[in-house]
Amino acid sequence: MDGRVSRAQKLRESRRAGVMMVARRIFAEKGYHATSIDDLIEAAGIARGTFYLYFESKRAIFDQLLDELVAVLQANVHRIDVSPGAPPPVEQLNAIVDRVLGTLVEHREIAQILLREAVGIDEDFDRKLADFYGRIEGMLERAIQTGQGMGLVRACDAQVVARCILGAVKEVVHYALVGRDPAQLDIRKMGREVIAFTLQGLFR
Amino acid sequence: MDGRVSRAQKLRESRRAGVMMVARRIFAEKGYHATSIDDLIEAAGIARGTFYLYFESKRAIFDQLLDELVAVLQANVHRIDVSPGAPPPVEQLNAIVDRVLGTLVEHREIAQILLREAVGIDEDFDRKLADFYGRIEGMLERAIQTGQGMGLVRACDAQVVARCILGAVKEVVHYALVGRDPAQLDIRKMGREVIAFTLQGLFR
Amino acid sequence: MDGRVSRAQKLRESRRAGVMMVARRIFAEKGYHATSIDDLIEAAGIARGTFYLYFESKRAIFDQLLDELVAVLQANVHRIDVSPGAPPPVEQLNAIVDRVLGTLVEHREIAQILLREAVGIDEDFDRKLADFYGRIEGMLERAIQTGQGMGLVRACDAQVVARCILGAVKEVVHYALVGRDPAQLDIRKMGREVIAFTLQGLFR
Amino acid sequence: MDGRVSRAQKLRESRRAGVMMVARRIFAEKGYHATSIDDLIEAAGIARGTFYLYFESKRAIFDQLLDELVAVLQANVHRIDVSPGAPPPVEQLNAIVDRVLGTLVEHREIAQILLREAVGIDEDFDRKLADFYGRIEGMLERAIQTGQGMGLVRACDAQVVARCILGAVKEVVHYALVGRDPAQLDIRKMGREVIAFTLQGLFR
DNA sequence: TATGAATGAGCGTTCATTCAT
DNA sequence: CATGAATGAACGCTCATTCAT
Repeated sequence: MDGRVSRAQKLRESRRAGVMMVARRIFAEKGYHATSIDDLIEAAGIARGTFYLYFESKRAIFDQLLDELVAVLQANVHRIDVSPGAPPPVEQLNAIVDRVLGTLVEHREIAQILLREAVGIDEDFDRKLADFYGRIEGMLERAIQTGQGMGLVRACDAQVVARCILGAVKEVVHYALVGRDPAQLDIRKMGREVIAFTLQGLFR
Repeated sequence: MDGRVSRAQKLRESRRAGVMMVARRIFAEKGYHATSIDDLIEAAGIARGTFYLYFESKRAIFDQLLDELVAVLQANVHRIDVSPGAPPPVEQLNAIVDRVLGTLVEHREIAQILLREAVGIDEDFDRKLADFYGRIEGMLERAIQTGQGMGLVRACDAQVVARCILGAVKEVVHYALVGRDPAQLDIRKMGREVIAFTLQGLFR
Repeated sequence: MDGRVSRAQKLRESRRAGVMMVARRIFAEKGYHATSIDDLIEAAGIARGTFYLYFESKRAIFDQLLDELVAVLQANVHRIDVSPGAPPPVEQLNAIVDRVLGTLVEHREIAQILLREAVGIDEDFDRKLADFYGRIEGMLERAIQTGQGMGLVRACDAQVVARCILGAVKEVVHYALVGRDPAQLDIRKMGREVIAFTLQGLFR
Repeated sequence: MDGRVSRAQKLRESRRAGVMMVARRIFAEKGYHATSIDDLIEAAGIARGTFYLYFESKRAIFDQLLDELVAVLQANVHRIDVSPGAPPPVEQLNAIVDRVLGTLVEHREIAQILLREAVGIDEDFDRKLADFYGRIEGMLERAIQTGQGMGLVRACDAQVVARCILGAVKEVVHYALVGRDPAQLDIRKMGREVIAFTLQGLFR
């Protein structure tokens, strides 16, 4: 019986995943408001009612899409390890930026959603988004403070600077994702530029 | 007769401005999509038809709100003057950042709209927004290249770095504007931090 | 004092007439529903409120325009005189058709209104229109019966045939009036054709 | 599976037809402009959204109602056959008028719409209506010319006379349809009168 | 008298969600 | 579980009419 339930659940999950895959694309293409349930079910090839069998609401599937990205990002981005014997913090920062960029480009559709619909869906969503970025900002802030403690980073308001870095990355990624062929982008080079800017600023 | 026309026009303009003031607040609070004509007319204390006496459509008033900020920004932000005898470029850059921050905080509601509704109102609006940020980016890019020509700025991809700066400023401003008491913010200090980060990066 | 009132009344009447002249044109061009108060006051060069000073409502001015035509037609179309010594009835019928066509072409705008908006404005208007055509039909019917009494007209259902004649004239006039240069129309010839058809039918 | 699809489609079609039946009545009673979506859905006993499930717009259902009648008429009215051995043209003309009257009385509501809303819905509709009557007029004109070629019909302006016949029929039908009990009308007799008038005119 | 800003009932349409089959 | 017909609240917008100046 477990086996049967499991198989049924797997089927259910695979269907669900299929709809989400499609929704990811449509939401990324058209944005939250411009995407209708009709768009989703037509693209997914399912009936209206079936959609509501798998998702509570339009809002719910969008939410889950975001959760997905958050999960993906959290799985790929690690905190900087400052224990003795760990790689130098700078290298770790480089790695973080590289990984973040890579992850976002890999999941470009979902990332576009995140960067497009900055806010305005509803209060819950706004809070959620603010939380998400707040956590990233917190990570960056702590990294900066760690760097300061190690004498690597100059004295500055870690919170403001963390926000600057977050904003810089968001803007660069946004540009890279919107309507551009990912094959033509040199993500690596872009990452290096961002890192160089972040560490050295403009001055020579 | 001139006097009468002028007075009537002034009255009209002041009423118009009143509705726009209210709309500014509501749009900033709820975002474009979540704001209904009902919200606007109720807050402005006018009838449905009266709204359409002053504005062609919901979209139109939103547009005009944005144009307002763009106009204010363009009046306050000047290109960097590299002619001999002009103030040093760095100082001019500082002034630009200071002025931009000041202007945005002064027009916080409208700025919030600009930073909130990243995209998704409609294609025209998206294009308009992209144009707006594109022009800013272009200005930054040219400033960077000028700095490079003068030997002040290190070799880098001016476009990517321009985007970084734009993103950094947007993020910091966004944070500063959303639900925070402007009196408690040290805009000046914030500006300095952004400038320092922009010029020197993190490293000491 | 009478003199002053009279002058004021004359002014009032001439203004009124001016608006009606304009309204005649606009209603004829666009039809009742497609014509807005805005269209009327813009064309007449008066203010919104002024319009309501002269006319109770949009419906009212349209009504009065129709009354105008009815009056004009009634002034030009006379009953057939069958008293001894009168011109032969056939000649009188010819004259009636000629005069009707002439009157309608002369007042083409108002006639267009009458022929365009067959019905559908509201119940009162429908009744009024039905009355108007009913009276004409009655006149035709009596003329036919008179002709029958004189042995000129064959046995037939005078009411149905009266309706046929009315319809024939309406259709021909409608065609003649809509979007055609009156100078290029041979109204006289058209009238003769209608009369010949009415009297002799198709057969040779 | 075919059976199920067919049954579902039949159900859909019958519901659609139900709404159209109701709409036919309401439009005939009140006219296009005076009929609101509310009137239609209340009379049909369906919800607002349901209406738009079956019809694209208010305009669309009106259009389809008209197309219905045009289709019915075209199925019943044939061109006059002048080949040797065909029934005499006069008999064919008689048959045409009889059929047209019968069809219109049978579809009285839809016919009322056609005869009521002479023009004024919108430009597209006006054109459509003009086309419709233009085609009928063309048919009549050609019939007259054929009759002239055969020496049956007297010399006349075929176009003007065709218009007369069309107008006569329209007027008689309009009268017969509006607010009258069809059982009390002797359609056959009415047709004969129209035909007699058309062929012989008034004169004995 | 003349004005035109203000009104608000009413419109046609959309679309996320429900539920009987 | 899957369907898709049905729902109805909500929307942006229009326009004939009113009324304070």
